[in-house]
Amino acid sequence: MPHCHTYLKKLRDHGYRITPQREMIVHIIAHSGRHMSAEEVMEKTREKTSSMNIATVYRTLDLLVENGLATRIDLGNGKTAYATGEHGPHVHLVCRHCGSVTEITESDISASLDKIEDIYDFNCRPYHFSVHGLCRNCRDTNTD
Amino acid sequence: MPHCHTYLKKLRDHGYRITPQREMIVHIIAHSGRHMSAEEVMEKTREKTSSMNIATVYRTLDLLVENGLATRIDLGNGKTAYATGEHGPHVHLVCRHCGSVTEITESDISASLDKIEDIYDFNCRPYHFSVHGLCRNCRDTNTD
DNA sequence: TCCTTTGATGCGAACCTTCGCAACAAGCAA
DNA sequence: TTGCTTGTTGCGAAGGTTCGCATCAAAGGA
Ligand SMILES: [Mn+2]
Ligand SMILES: [Mn+2]
Ligand SMILES: [Zn+2]
Ligand SMILES: [Zn+2]
Repeated sequence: MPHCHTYLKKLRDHGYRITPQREMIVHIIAHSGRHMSAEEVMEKTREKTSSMNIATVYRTLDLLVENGLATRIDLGNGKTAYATGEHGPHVHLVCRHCGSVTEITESDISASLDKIEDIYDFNCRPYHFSVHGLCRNCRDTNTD
Repeated sequence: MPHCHTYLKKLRDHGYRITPQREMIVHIIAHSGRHMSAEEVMEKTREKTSSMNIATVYRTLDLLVENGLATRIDLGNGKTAYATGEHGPHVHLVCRHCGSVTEITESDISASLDKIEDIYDFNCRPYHFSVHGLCRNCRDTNTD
């Protein structure tokens, strides 16, 4: 269950040091199974300790993303969200007008992502990103 | 050629006021035909006048996006980029490791976007967004 | 043209995220 | 276990973006 150790091992294998801060941050986000902002992770650590710095949270989350262990996503609310593989592959439709966020199954778009993989040799798995546009409601009310 | 007037007319039709600031900003980004950051637009206005505020630039660009007249995109360099329809529909592949940006034709992914349109009734045209992942080079060197 | 209404601007503060650097400590070798 | 090396942390500052509010001016009517 705790995939934390897998993540931590990968970091160690890549030559990064395992610090108490990193262990705690990885534990929190991997076990949550959802999107978390840096500030949310920060608050969660405060339940256990007071020795955590927001810059360290950002740096650790960025480290996970950089190594393919987490994804960064813009849900249009002004703050970046992070999630590990536990969160599963899917795409978010973010309405630029009302801000509504719809989750769509990755299979609805997998054909194109496979194409990107084949043609451009670009790896975007696990599929987790957002497409910003207009939801049905907002398109109906706006007479563009 | 100057689609500026079309953009400005749409804003006016939507009930927004046309100010010198908005005219200048729309003119700059529409004629550039490329991605521009808020700061780049700001600098460009300084060639003509000194009465421009960065908050106004952000507000105007956001207004264009909100009304479907421009797109906002994250090219992974720490600052948001904006572009009007003149920039054309396409998708950017942004490598999370080396930061390289590859432009792919919209047709390579249009099937999936049509699907999103059909199934979820969500409008994401003109297609202009980025997918963050790993380019070939960075995947080869990193033994994940 | 002049006035009124109300949306837009300018400005500083606040918010989110990144950066530089000195102090600290993980990992490793002896 | 001890000490060294060097990656990591904490902290304050800076960069990018948003927000609140007083002032200003676009738009439309008299
Ligand atoms: Mn998600
Ligand atoms: Mn582009
Ligand atoms: Zn909407
Ligand atoms: Zn790369």
